[in-house]
Amino acid sequence: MREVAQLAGVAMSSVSRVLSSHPDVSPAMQARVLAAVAELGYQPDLLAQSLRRQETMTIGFAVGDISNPLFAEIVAAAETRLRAAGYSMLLTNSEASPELDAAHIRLLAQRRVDGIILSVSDEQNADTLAALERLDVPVVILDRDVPVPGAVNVFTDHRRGMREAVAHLLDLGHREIAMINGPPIHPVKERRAALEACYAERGLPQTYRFVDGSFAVDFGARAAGELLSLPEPPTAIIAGGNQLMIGSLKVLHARGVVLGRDVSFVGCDDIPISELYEPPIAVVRRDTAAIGTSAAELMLALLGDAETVEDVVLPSEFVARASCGPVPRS
Amino acid sequence: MREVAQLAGVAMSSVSRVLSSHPDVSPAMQARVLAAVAELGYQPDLLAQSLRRQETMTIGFAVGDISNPLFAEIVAAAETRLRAAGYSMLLTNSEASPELDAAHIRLLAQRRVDGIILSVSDEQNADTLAALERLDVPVVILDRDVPVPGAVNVFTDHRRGMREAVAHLLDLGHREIAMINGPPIHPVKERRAALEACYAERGLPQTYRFVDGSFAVDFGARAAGELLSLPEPPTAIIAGGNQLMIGSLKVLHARGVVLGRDVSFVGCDDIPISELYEPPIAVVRRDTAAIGTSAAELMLALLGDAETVEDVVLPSEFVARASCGPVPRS
DNA sequence: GTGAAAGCGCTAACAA
DNA sequence: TTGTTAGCGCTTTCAC
Repeated sequence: MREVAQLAGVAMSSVSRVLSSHPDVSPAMQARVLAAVAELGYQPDLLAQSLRRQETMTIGFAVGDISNPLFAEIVAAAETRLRAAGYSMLLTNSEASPELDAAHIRLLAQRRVDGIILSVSDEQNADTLAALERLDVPVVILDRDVPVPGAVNVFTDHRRGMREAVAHLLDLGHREIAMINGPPIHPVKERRAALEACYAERGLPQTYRFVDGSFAVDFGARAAGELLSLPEPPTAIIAGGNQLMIGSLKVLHARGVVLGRDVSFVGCDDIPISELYEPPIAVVRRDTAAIGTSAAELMLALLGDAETVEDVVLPSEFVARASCGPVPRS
Repeated sequence: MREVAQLAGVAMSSVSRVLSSHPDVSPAMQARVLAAVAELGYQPDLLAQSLRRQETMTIGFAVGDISNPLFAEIVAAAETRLRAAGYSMLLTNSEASPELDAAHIRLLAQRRVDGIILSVSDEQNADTLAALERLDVPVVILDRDVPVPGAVNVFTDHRRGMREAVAHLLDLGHREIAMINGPPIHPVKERRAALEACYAERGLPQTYRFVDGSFAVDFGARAAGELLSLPEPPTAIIAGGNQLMIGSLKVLHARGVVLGRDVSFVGCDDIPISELYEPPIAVVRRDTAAIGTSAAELMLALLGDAETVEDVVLPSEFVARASCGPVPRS
């Protein structure tokens, strides 16, 4: 920038004013500076700018487990929206490890990001909460029950879609329903609650079963395998996540189980396989891009002059497909 | 930091030295400073550090189209490796638009990233090349023929796997093979060349057909639809990308085409659906995590004291499955 | 409307 | 071994 000022024969402050489109600049000055800028191909150093202005125009996105392809869509949507507003995105992946969640929050804070979007893998981790307490930038939390004052949430209403799913299964006569889930974070709690509520409303005995573990493909496979090997296996299985769905399908497929006939099946999140599997798989789906976009927009609102920023709750819906059928007669 | 120095009763430079573990610090000094740091909960400002040290410990990753879930794995693997070396990752997504590629390279440069990993959507774009020329940081390019002096490449040997695939189809008697691809970037050129070479080696007439367009799901569907509607449809279809595979399958599935019987089919990249589809789908696969890890390691080598850094070529392999069968008798 | 000077938070050269 | 000082590249008062 000094070179630009020299070439244009003006003060550095004038160059700065022109480039920041300050109101009080004469057309002559502007022309000279812009000419010099063009000649030198000068690009301002955003780092120095950030230090001086005390804002980095960067949003940190700490995702708990990016191996889930769903997150790719969320991240992509958020990045697109943020970039449109002039922000860049700093991405960290915690590989489903709570310790890394906390470390990443601190790292992002040290890098002076203007805000943090968070999808942690554990809601209870004390270290994570401590790191969040000390934060003095806006925080948007994705689908987790993390009690951080001042943080804004983007929730998905998993209950609604799951209630439709369970109601559908109950209508088909299923009573022995098993649900495979990851650890008890917000979406899992909602899905479980939905299932329980459906049984309760109909005055049915609690003949359902939960298998909780992780969201990994392997766990889905293991859980499905164990369920099938039970003396009285469930007549319907619900997989609470797309990776769990894939894992379950591998086992069901390998054992020659015909969905909708031998066992009914409901997945979560409408990945390509659900439509193309034979038979097509019923799912509880949601709009992943909307999650990313909403998160970005809440963040921008928090950064802007919005008076109040409210939590967002996005819908989910059940899509019935042939993987759900009547209870087989034994 | 000034507060820390004050509390400890030492000079700021001493604080700095302790925190950067400079060799010449007395244990006494170290103890006092660390105590003050702990008491104040001080965290150094990485931004100021970057400005002063002229290195940001940040790597920019400009991906052309992150909607492809394959990139999520590449990005995740790269992030993990880079983080292990102390680097953070700044991510931009160009949504398959070449103009954005160039803009992002410039943006990352302005943000003074220490290096850029690049997966551009267009190899020829002059603007992109111009932006790359002016770059003075290390560049690692993923699977593209971009002639940038000094850049290091991570290629996948698409030819090998594709040759195996085509050989397999030819052995089964197929002669009318159609290949659906995106724009003519490196992997596409390799796949096409592999197919051509297989025909040439056997002295067969060039009765294959290429359909080039984009890597989007929709294009895969459209291309497959058109191929099936030809007066003499191909007996085998190869989809050059996982999104193209999904698009093609949607149409094939909808039209009730039985793979391996009515039409043989080969996909690229071993996504979950390929194993679970009925029949299972033959694919040319590669190790996506290895791509990300290799890219990160090349970058670290370029940033480090490596004398010479060589391009990396990762293998691909063909996995035969039941989606390939003998030519149907008409 | 423009320039000179101070300083964002840190580090590195030089002195002591 | 430690402190003093200058300065990374920029913006922003404050004078003129």
